[in-house]
Amino acid sequence: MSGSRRLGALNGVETAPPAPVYARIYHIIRQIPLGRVATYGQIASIEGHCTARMVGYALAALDEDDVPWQRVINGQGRVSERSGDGGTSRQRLKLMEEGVRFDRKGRIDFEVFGWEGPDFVWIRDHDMFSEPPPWSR
DNA sequence: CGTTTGACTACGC
DNA sequence: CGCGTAGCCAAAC
Repeated sequence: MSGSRRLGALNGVETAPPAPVYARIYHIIRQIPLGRVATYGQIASIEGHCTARMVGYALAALDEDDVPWQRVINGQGRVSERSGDGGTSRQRLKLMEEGVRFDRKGRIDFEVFGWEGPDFVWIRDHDMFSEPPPWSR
């Protein structure tokens, strides 16, 4: 591995210009398994240099359905409210259809439904570490 | 190239 | 626990 990040590697084309941040965010979200959830901050942390808020922006800009956007929730374990109509309730519905359960206060238990993160092979193949992982030293 | 537009979070009270 | 606030920044136009 080279010292610098190869952002284009996410597209499988090392010489390509860096993929837009939103595209990398979508790519990570596609790894969340059915029936599991991740937080905006968690996705940002995996991406490596963007912020939780940017993940929210990326999802707000999403128009296609090839990204399991419903599996991204806020750090309180709740589905985030948004300006537009029905998006929030649609998200709750989609999650319930996947078997995700909400408690009385509308929260999801991360201990039960939280995503652990991408597996090591996926991370390695996508060069997601900006620094060597601690176990490689 | 300036403006607008948003699905967050940490923190203090 | 609820509320306000300060950082957060890429895209589309």
